[in-house]
Amino acid sequence: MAARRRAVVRSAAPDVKPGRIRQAQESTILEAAEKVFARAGFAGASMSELALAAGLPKSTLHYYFGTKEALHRAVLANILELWLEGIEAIQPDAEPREALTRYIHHKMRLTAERPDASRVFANELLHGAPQIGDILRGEMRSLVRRKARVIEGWIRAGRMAPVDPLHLFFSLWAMTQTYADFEAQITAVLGTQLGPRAMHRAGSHVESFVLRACGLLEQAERGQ
Amino acid sequence: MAARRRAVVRSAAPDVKPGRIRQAQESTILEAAEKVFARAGFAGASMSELALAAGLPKSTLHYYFGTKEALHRAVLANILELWLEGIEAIQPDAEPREALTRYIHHKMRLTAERPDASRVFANELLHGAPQIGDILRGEMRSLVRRKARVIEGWIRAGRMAPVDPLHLFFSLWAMTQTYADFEAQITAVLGTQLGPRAMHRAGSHVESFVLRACGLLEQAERGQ
DNA sequence: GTCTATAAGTTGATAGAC
DNA sequence: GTCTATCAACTTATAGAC
Repeated sequence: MAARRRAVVRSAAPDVKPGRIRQAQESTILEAAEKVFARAGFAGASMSELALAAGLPKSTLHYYFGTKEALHRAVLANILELWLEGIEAIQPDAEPREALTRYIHHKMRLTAERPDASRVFANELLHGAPQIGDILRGEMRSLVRRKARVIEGWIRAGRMAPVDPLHLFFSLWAMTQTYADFEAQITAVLGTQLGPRAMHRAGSHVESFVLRACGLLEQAERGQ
Repeated sequence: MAARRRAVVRSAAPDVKPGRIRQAQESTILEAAEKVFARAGFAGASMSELALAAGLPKSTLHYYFGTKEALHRAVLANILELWLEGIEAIQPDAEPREALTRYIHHKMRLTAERPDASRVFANELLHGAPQIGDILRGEMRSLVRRKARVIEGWIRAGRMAPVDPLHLFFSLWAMTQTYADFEAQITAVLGTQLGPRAMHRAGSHVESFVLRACGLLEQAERGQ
C-alpha cells in the first residue's frame, strides 16, 4: 500500500529523496554480488545465483545494472576505492617506521574485514584485469609512483634501508592479501580457521618482517 | 597410412610401447589446458576452447579425461608436484642464508618460467581449493610443518632472527607468486612488460628483502 | 582411436503483464 | 518499479559412423 502510494506520488512530484529506493536496492545487490563473485569468480557466478543471493528476481538485477559485466564492474569500482585509501599514510615528513606500520595495519584490517572484496579484486587481476586495466594504468599507476618517490626520498636521506620502492609495494600487497585470497592454503597448513587471533598473529608477523627488511627495527627489538 | 598400419599392428600385438599415443595426446591436451585455464579460470574455460587450443575435437578431450573437472584436476596434479619441489633446500644442517636463497630463486624461476601454472593454482586456491583441498590438508601440510621445524631449529640455535616459520612460508610464497598471479597489476604500475630483466630485478629484491627480514644480511651488505 | 552430429541442460538477457 | 515466462545461444557430454 505504502509502496503504491509512493509510486503515484513520485510520478507526480517526488517529495521523498529521488532514487532512494534505487540506492537501497543497488546496495543490496552489490553486497550480495561481492560475496557470490568472491566465491565463484566472474564466469562461475550465474545471474540466477546472484539474484538468489540478493533475494530478488533475476530481471530486477538486469533492470538496475543492465548486464552481468556492468554489475561486476560496479562491484570492482567499490573495491578499488578501498584499495587506494590507506596509502596516504606515506608522506615525505612522516616517520618511515610509523607510516609503514600504519599502512600495513590498514591493509591487514581490510584483508580481515573484507576478504571477499580482496578475492573479487584478485580474481580480476588473475585474469588480466579486463575490466579495470585502464584504471590500474592510469590513476593507480600515478598514485603508486608518487608514493614510491616519497620512499626514495626516505632512502636517500638515510632514514631506511635501500629497498626498491615499487617492489616494496608489490611485496607488501602480496603478503597482506594472501591471508584473504589464498585462505584455503593457509588454513590447510595452519590446521585452524583464520579467526581474529590468527589474523592478529599474521599482522604482527608482516609488520616485523617488513620493518626488519627496511632496516627499521633495531637489533634489540628483533627478539620481540 | 602409417597411422593406419600402427593401429592394425597394435590391435593384434603391440610391439610399440603401449600407451605411447595416449601419453603424447594427454601431454598435448594438458599443456594447452594449462594455458586456457590460466587465462579464463575453471568456469570461464569451455571445452570447445580447450579443444581448439589443443588442436583436437572436443570429444577427444572427453575420451581421454572424461569430464572437464577431471581434466582440470589433472592439470592441478601436474602443478602440485612443481610446487612442493624446491622446499627440500631447507635442511637442518644447511646454511640458512644459502638454503633460503636457493628456495627463493627456485620459486622465482618457477614463477618466471611457468606463470600459467602459478595462475591455475592461484585460481584454485582463490575459490577455496575444491579440487585439491585434501592434498593441501594432507601431504602439503605435513611437508610444510616439517620444514617449519627445521627453521625453528635454526632460530633456537641463533642462526637467524626469530621469524614465525609458517608465516615466513606464506610471505615467501605470496611475494614470489605475485609476479605471475597479479602480473596485470605489476605491469600496470611498472609501465613495462615483465621481461627477463624485470624478473631478475624482482628476484634480487625478494632475496635481499627476505634475507634482511631474517637477519641474514650484514649491515655492510645492505647497500648492494 | 577419432570425429561428426546431437542430446539435454543451463546461461544471459528481454518482453510484457501487473 | 517488479516479476513471470520465455528466448536464442551456448554449455557439457555422449552416441555411433568411420
